[in-house]
Amino acid sequence: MPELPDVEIFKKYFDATSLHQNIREIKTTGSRVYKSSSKTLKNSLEGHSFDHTSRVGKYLFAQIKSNGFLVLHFGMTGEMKYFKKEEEKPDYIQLLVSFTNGYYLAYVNKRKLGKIDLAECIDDFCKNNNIGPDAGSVPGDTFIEIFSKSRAMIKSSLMDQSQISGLGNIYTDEILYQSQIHPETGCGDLGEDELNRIYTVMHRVLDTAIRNDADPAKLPQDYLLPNRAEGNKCPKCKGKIKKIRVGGRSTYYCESCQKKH
DNA sequence: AGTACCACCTGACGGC
DNA sequence: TGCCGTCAGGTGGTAC
Repeated sequence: MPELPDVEIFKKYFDATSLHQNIREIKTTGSRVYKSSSKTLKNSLEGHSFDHTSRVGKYLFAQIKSNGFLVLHFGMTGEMKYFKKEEEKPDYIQLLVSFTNGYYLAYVNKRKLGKIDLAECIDDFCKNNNIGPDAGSVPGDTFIEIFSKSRAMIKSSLMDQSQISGLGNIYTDEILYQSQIHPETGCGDLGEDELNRIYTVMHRVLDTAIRNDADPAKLPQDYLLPNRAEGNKCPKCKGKIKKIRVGGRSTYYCESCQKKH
């Protein structure tokens, strides 16, 4: 699930539930999601509390009071759940934080494609992990510079987290749909006006998604997402929605709104 | 150096 | 019903 808007919703959820509470205990599983050892996680977290959170792209950073950051990445199937009663406990928990108030915060990840790590500094973490500027806050001129240099297809390039971070498969499709640009267009074939259009649309789509709790079902009906299935009608022009593969990912677009160059 | 592709996990769904 | 192949909103390593 999680792309930038989803992680932003997780951040709000984290802020509303888990800040400023004493951490009693950390429980880990032997899963591959850990980049830091179980012992290090316990030492860094137990007896401390979370102060505030930050997000860069699809990464959530929870600041541990005077002790660096807990870093969460959600992969395809990650989420968080705050709960108290045993019967509310979700399956597939990879990290369980118990607070002294009797509540728990669970990092849940069915497919285990996510990541749990610790970091001293957000900037260094991003540098070391090749995470580009956040798609929601990258300045326009930086955006233009990055994508006019790329020689990949625009869809692959938008999804490349080292260029800008936060966009995944479905929001990239949405952005290109609303920008009326074919996903296989080479970045080099895009003019500055088209890159500007993508930039503007990107902000509008991300803001709209966040305002709607990152729930595709709540998006406006003229968005691609509620209509994202092969053979459906384009909500704008009644053309046909087509499915292709771009960079190994399923890609949906309108064959009449999004013409190739 | 920059791009492309597959492996990594697990579950859901559709076809036979 | 049951088995099998395919697909899923991500990314790291590796091969061009």
